[in-house]
Amino acid sequence: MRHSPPGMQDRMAITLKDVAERAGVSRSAVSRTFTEGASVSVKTRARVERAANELGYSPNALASSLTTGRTKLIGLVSNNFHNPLFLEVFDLFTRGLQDRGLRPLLVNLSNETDPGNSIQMLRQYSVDGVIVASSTLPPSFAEAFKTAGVPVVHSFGRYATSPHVHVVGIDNIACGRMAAEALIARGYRRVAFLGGPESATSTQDRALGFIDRLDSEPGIDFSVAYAAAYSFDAGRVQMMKQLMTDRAEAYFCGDDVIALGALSAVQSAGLSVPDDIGLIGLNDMEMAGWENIDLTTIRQPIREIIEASIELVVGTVERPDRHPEARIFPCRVIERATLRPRTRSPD
Amino acid sequence: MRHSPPGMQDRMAITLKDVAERAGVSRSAVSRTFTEGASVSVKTRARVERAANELGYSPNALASSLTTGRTKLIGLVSNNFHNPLFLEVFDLFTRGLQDRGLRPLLVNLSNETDPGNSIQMLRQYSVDGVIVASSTLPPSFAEAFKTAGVPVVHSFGRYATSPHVHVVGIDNIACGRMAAEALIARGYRRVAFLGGPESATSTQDRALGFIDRLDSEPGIDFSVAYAAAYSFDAGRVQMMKQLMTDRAEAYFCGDDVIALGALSAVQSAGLSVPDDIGLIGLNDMEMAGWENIDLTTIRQPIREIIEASIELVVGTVERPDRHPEARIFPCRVIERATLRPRTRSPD
DNA sequence: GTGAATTTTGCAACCGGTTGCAATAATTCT
DNA sequence: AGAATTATTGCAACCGGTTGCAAAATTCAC
Repeated sequence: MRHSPPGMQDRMAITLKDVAERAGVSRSAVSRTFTEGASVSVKTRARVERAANELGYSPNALASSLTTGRTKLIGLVSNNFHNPLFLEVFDLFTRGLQDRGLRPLLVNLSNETDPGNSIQMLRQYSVDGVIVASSTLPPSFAEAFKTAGVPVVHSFGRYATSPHVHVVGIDNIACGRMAAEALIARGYRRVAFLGGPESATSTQDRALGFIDRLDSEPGIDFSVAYAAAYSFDAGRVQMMKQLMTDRAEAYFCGDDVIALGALSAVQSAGLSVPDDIGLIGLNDMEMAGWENIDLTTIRQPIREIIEASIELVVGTVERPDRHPEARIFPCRVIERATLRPRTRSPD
Repeated sequence: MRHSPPGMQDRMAITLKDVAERAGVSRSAVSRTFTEGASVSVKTRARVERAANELGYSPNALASSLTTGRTKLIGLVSNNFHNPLFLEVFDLFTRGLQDRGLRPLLVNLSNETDPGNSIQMLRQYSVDGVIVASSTLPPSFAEAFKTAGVPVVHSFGRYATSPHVHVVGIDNIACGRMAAEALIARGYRRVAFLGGPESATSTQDRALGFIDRLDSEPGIDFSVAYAAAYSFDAGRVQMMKQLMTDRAEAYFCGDDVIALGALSAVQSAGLSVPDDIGLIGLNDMEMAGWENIDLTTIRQPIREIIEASIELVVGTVERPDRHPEARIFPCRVIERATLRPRTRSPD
C-alpha cells in the first residue's frame, strides 16, 4: 500500500543507478549519455535514452555540480523593488539567463546593506557568478564579492576609470551634461536637479555632470535637491517642497520614477507641464511612453546593458582572472511632451 | 607563485575536511557543529568554530542537500513581467522566502506555456517546492507540478471548490459582483467589463460575477470586451476601440494596469474621468494610489496572499500528502476619483 | 570507587553524480 | 588474416557533505 503501485510516479526520484540497471549498462555509461561530448556509442546511447524515458529520469543538476564545479546558478541581487523599471530589468535578466541555460537565484536586499550575508549565502549555494543590479549600492559592495572569489558584474554601477570589478552601465556624468544641454537648448534659465538618494553614486554623478555643464553656461541659475529614494513617493514629496520654496522653470529628475512623482506634485499644485514647469527624466522606462504621461527623458539602453552584463558574467566564470572591464553605453534624449520645444537648434 | 600566498583567499573553497584537520576532529564532528540539534560537546563545537572562522569556512548547501533531501530552494514561476503589480509581488515573495531561510529560483515563462520544461528544470535543481504566481495560467499548469511530485501552490489562481492543488487568491466572481454593485450604486446605467485576456481564468470569473450581478438588476445595459493581455498597451488599445463603437458610461477594468491604459485612451480622446466616463480597476497596485492617477479600484490583499502562499508551500514540503486547500481573501472597494460619487447608500 | 546510563565521537557507507585509467571491442591498414 | 589504431566501456575513486551504529568518554547514582 505504501509502496507506490506500478506506473505511478514514485515519491523518490529516479537516479542514475536505476537507469543503468534498466538499460543493463554501467552508471558511467548513463552519465556519459547525458554529458555533452562524452564518448558513448550510438547503440548504448539509444538504450540509455529509452530506459531514461521509460523511467522519467532527469539528471540531478546539483549532484553533478559537486564534481563539475558548475551549478549554472547566477545570483541576481538587487535592492530596487520599488522602481517599475526594475520589472523590465528582471524580465530581461531572467530571460537572458534562461536562454543561456542559467538560473537566476534572486536576492532582495531591500533591508540589508551589508554584503556579508548575501555573499555567504550565495557561496553556500555555489553560484557560478553574481550580478549586482543596482545603482544605489556602492562599488565596494560588488567588490566584496570579488574579494570573496565570486565572479561578479555590477550592472548600473558607477563607471570608474580603473574598475576593480566589471561594471556595465552608462556614463552618468555625461547624462547629467546631456540633461543640462537639453534644458539650455530650450531656453530655460532657472533650472534644477531633482536627484535620487544623495548616497547613490548614480545620483552623485548625474548631479556632477549637470552642474558642470551649467557652470560653463553664463546666465543660468540652478539648484540641486535630492529625494530620499528612487521612488514615486520620494519624488513627489521632494517636488512639493520645491514648489513651496525656490521654484525652477525646469527640472532634471534623476530618474523617471522621480519625474513621475514630481509630475504628480506639479499637477496637484494646479500647475501644468510643460507650460508652467518643464521636466526631464532618465531611464525611459516603459511607463514614460504611456500616452497620458509622455515624459521627456534620457534613454538608458537597458537591453544592451543587461545583455552585456550576462555576457560579462559568463565570461568571468570561464576566466576568473579576466581583467575588470567597464562597459558604458550611450544614452540619448527621447523627445516627448514634458519640456517645451527647443529654441536653439542642436549643436 | 601559483599557489595562493598565506592569508589570501584560495581559489578553491574550504571544505569540511580542511576544518576537521585544522580542528583535529573527525569530519562528522564538523558536520554536526553546523547541524541544528546534533550531538556535539561544547568543547569540540568551540574548537570547530574557531577553525572554521580562521579558514572562512561555510558549508556547501548543495552538497548537504544530497543527503538531507532539502535544498531550501523554492521555484518562483511567473509570466507576469509587464504588470507593475508584480514588482510588488516579487518584492514580497523574495523577502518572505528569505526571512524563512528559503531561496527563490526565479523562472520567467513569458514565452513558454507548456509546463514541461519548467518542471523538468526545477526538478533538476531539486527545488523543495514551487510557487506559481500567475492569474493567467490555467489550473492544469500548477497541477502538472503536483503530478510530477513537486509540492506546489498556485498564487492568484482560480478558486475551485475541490481544488487539486493549493490555491491562494481571491474570489474573482465575488469581485465581479462587487464591481457591478459599485457601478449600480453610483447610478450608472450603461456599463461594461473591460477584461484582461479572455483565456485567463481570473478574467473569466470576474466577467461571470459582473454579469451575474447585472443580470439581476433591471434596466441596466452592459457589454463585455477583452484586452489581449494584462498590460497598459492592451488596455489602451481595447479602450480606444470601445470609444469608437458602443461607449458605456462606466467600465469595470479587469486589472489596474488595464484601467490605466483605458484612462490614457479616454484622456487622449479628450474625454474626462469621471465626468464623461467612470473607471474602476482591480488590484490596488501602488501606482493606483499615486495622486495624479487616483484610481478607484478593488483591493486585492496581496500581502496576505503572498504570506499564505509561502506558508502553504512550506507546509506542503513538510507534509506532501497534505490535503489541497483553497485560501481565499476578501477584497474591498477603494474609493478614489475615477468613479462619480454614490447616489445610493451602501446596502 | 564501581557499574549503569548517557553523551560524544569516529568509522564507514551513502546521497547522485563525474572522470581518469586500464581493459575490451570495433575499425582500419597492410 | 593479423597487427595497429581508435573508440567504447566499466571500475573505482572522488565531489562535499550526512548519518546509523558501535566504541569511547562522561556523567550519574549508590
